[in-house]
Amino acid sequence: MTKRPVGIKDVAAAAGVSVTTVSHVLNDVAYARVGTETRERVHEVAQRLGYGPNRLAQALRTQRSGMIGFISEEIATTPHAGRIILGAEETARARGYNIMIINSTSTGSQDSRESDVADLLDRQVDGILYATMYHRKLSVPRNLSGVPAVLVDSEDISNSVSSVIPDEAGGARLAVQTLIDAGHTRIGMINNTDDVPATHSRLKAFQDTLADAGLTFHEELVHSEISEVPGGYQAALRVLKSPNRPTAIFCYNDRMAMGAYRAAAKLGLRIPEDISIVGFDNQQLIAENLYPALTTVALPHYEMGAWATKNLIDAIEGKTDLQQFTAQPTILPCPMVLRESVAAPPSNSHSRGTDLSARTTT
Amino acid sequence: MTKRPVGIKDVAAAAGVSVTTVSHVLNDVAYARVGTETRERVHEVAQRLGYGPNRLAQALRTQRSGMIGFISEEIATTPHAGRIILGAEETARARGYNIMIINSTSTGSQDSRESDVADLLDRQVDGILYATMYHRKLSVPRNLSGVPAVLVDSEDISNSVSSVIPDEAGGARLAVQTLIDAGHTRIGMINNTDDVPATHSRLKAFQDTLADAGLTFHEELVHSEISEVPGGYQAALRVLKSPNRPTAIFCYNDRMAMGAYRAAAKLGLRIPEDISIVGFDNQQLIAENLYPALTTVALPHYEMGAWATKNLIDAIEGKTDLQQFTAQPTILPCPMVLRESVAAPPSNSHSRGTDLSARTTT
DNA sequence: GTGAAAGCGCTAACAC
DNA sequence: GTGTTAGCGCTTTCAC
Repeated sequence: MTKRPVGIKDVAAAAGVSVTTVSHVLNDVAYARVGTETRERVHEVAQRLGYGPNRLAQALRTQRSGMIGFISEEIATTPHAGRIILGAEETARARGYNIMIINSTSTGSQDSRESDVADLLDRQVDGILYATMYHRKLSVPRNLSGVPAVLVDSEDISNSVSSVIPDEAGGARLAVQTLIDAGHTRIGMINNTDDVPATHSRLKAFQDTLADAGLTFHEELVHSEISEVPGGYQAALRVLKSPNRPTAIFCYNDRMAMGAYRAAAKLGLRIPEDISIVGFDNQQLIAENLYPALTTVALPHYEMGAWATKNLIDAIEGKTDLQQFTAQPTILPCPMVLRESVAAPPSNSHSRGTDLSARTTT
Repeated sequence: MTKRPVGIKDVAAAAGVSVTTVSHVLNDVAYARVGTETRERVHEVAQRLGYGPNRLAQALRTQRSGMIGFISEEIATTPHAGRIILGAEETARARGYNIMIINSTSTGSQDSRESDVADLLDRQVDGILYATMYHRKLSVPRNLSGVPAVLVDSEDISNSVSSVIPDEAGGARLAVQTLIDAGHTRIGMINNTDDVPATHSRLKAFQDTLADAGLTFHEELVHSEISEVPGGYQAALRVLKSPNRPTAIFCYNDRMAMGAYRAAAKLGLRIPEDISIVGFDNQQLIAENLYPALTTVALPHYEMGAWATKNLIDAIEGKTDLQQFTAQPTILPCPMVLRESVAAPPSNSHSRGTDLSARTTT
């Protein structure tokens, strides 16, 4: 059936050497002195026989499996998971590691989460990546300590395990600044109602950026709703109907921005001529396909996956101490991605805006 | 560091029995006769010591790793991958298996794809799942034969490995029938230009369903474009501008449907009052959030992942022979998901349509 | 330069 | 009922 019971000793026999020699040359052991001619012969034979090392046996012997456990909640519901996994997988594979995946429901009990970790530990993974699909604080399973581990897109509540998160504030500042740079002076925001870090830091960044630019923050121009399309629609409707309506809106995420598009359409407002919109998340499916395409800020999912994996492996291999990252999360930048939804404010607005881009499209 | 060097022999020592006994009770070996009292003691001690089996050692000994390799192309680009992975992971875990993931680029060479398989084989996976993100035919890496394997969402060109695919035709029939049932008699279609199975089978199903209902197929009412939003927009514009325009459009996928929504808006046509739209794929982000929400047909990604895994494991455990599925792919149904984009045709249309739902919204 | 042999943690004959 | 032991495929110490 599986025609691969060719082991190191088959190679040894065929090459007329001992298993030790085979092991030495195949692993390029530094201190081993093996004749060049023997080396070549071993390689040639191994190749010809189609030898492949049994990584399990190696692992048992060396106490290093070369496997990284990846616990992720809600793998399926967002495309974000894919980006994190990809970042992790590519980084791991480049260094000879493989990723073992476990899906954990966010509704799972503490017990079930511990047993997810135990599963992985039984498999002898060298380290664990623990990923969430949106940035938040959580208390990690107890049995995670003692193993090299890094949290992706979340922070440990007790700061005992290293983690990597997006620069929410920086991204938000970029978004708001983009609006300011386009000439907007009266800017609204539609925010999330959940009590997660992003809600607070994006709002604060919004205020700070306004302040830094000498613009006033109008409380009545920020409305919060559930961070989905309908919520975005409702909130946007409210800000757009406010007495002195803003010329631009900063949206908590792309889905809410999608709702804002609909609100604008409903009110007969053109984007970006009458109202500029900027989102957050860079969900391709939405951002690229909305009309006009949405200017938004990207979350560094791939990069977080890659960073986490690189540092996890460095720690496993003793090149680095994960402890150094434990005190506070590592923060990765959220780049701006410019598309079509931002323009200068309409020239007849109450702003000091210039009328440079009074292009009419309909 | 890792405080878990507690093995079977530690348990044996602490319980005052031999390792055999421990192994027997922990694995519930059928033929082993062990005293009830001993059993309890062993369990208790194992528990107390926090014993966890070393799955690597077990695997080495039993020649069964309990790991399933999952090769997927483009893990990150579509949410579909997540659903397949989830179906596979949940099914596997329920049976004591874990999933090892490898991302393979669809642009990769035959060689690189063979080495993806080799990687997994070195890891001693018990079987391999090979998934693509859209349904198509491919030639599998040569070294995949000889290992239990199943293709997910694709077919082997030489029909030598079992596979599971969506019922494209059935889904398309459902979609078209939904339109017919709503009273439409003049129906257009916007199709994909790629030469993939779905393109042909969805078109054929479209024609067949029309024929079965005694409706005529109008060649000029089907237009093809690249299967993305802009393509959908262009194609829909063309069908909607045709002399005697249809009252409903069947779209190749949800993205094209999104384009069709824009085309309708551009032309001042209301959905579903003036024109009914049905999509394909059930991409939540789009289908649920478009306004009005899109009626579409779902692709059974989760189910395919689950089916593939169940049957792979059955084969691994000798409960089933995968050979039986090899001659032709197993086909899983694509259920209809009804939302808001279909209504009866406008009463003033040339159809025999009733005017039951002449609700005006705008 | 090369090889013999121990042992990673476990299972499963087989012996008692 | 319970214990002894060989060996899964490999790495590595040590001897030659």
